[in-house]
Amino acid sequence: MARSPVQLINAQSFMMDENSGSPAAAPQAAAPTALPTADLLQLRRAKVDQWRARGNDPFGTAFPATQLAANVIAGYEEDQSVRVAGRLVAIREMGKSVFAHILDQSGRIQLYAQKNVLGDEGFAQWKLLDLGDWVGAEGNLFTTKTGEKSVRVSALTLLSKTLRPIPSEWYGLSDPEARYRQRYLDLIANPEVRDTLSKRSQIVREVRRFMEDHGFMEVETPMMQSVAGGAAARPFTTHHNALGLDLYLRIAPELYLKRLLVGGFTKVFEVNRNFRNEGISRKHNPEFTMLEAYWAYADFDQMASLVESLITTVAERVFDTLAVGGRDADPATNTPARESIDLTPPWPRERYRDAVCRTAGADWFALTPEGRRARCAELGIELSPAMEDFEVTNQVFEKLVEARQVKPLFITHLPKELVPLAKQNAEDPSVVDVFELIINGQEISPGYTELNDPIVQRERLVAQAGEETQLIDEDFLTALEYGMPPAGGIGIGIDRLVMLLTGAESIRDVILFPLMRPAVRETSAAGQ
RNA sequence: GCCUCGAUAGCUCAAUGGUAGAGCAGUUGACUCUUAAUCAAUUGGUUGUAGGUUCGAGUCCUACUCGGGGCACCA
Repeated sequence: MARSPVQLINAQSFMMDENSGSPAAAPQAAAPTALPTADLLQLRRAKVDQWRARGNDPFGTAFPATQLAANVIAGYEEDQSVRVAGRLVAIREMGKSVFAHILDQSGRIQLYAQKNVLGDEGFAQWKLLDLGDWVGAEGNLFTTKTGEKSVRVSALTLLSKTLRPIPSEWYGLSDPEARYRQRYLDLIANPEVRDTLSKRSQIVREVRRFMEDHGFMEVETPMMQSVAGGAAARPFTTHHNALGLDLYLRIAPELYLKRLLVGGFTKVFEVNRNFRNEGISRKHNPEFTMLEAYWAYADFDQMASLVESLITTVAERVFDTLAVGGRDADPATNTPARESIDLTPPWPRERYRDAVCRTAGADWFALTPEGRRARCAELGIELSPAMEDFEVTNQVFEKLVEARQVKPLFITHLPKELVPLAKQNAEDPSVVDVFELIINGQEISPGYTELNDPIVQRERLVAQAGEETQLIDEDFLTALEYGMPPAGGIGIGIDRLVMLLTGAESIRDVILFPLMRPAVRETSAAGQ
């Protein structure tokens, strides 16, 4: 809070510099004023004044009863009267007529303005438009000689003047830094980005719908927690002033959702953000969206079937196909083609142990720990000396099984060391009743038969807390002592699911505003 | 945190160590069926920042900033 007034002053003097024009600014102090864009900004501001001088508000208000471009085109009737609005993305002047395209959420539509229809004054307004301006238009539909359904404009309203030039529609905006920092420009310039991110919205909607259709109730549990539990990850810290209380942003909702099972809800789910204080990569963003669901009286096997049904249902509803993530090669952007992934069920289920033997040799578990390390060397798997034996095996799993698995595969019965919160298998206590769903080399979803024994749970949490400096959620353990029904649980990383279904290469392409370091601002004038 | 690649006009990109360029956008003009409109003219740059080498640096060297990819941390 203490910072903002200073920033405001900076912002103001910054703007005044742009306003004051070069002659006045030149003799001023040392400040390396003139931004490269100054001329462009200056011209646009002058146009704002010209609109005002003509009695038009260049930042207008409501433009009611607008229709979406796509709907207008789909419901085309010759000479029908329509009202459309959007951002001007192309202008082609032809002397006494003008063709233009506006872009709205649904797509583009062409406008046609003629001097003999609009009159001198109305037509002259078109000279004061720039690419990027928001405009509303009313007129009648017609089809051009080249067959494009268009609006013959009878009246144009400027809805908002753009002071800055927008990126070229043809060349797009390809600088990744600009794309992620200024996503609004990315959305204007790159239609595939609009498509991917609106697909994300549809996917989340269909996930919710599926869960509700299957009797699950959506709940919202705390994101600020005094003990960050439910996963092994470093949390972010924050602080509540009035309570004088340090809090963590949650790393998982799990422990609260299980409290709800104790409380008697039988099918609950939550779709929301988790926060993990980790490195950023193509597959990791510090805040990410997770679906977690718990189902009383179910086990991991039923949860696997639920996940299979969920993902195939969502894929079919949103994409109308089970062959997902494919892409044609695009020589323009040098993007190679990508095979789509076939999600047709049923998806195979394989025990962790069998998958390791399949790839590292049937004798893997008969080897000594040293023998396993030697085998890893043969297989080209790098190990750190500190790794314990089960971690060595898990390296094999990650590099040879997970990384290479393209089609959906459920890996079941993981060693208990890997999954401390899950329930041990009744016949083989060295493994737990869990699955891990792998698609396209990534873990998409883990599922569990949840541990509901409060005594064992306490032992595990104590052991886990020993390593990390993590506290133990005593209230959660108390809740378990009141009795949690046997239950199955799942988590699905929504960002990664969207990547899978849309064929996105980076998690940043499916998150509207991925975390970035703050940009370094040019502090041209200001009090430094 | 480590390795590696990158940053040139508003956007997309050029430029054997020797005068920083093009297309689009912008500006001015012509054009009433264009759609990457066309035609003519034209503005626009402290080459990410700070040092260094050199007669001379966009180009070579060092550090830093931001970003991409990889590794590590982490499901």
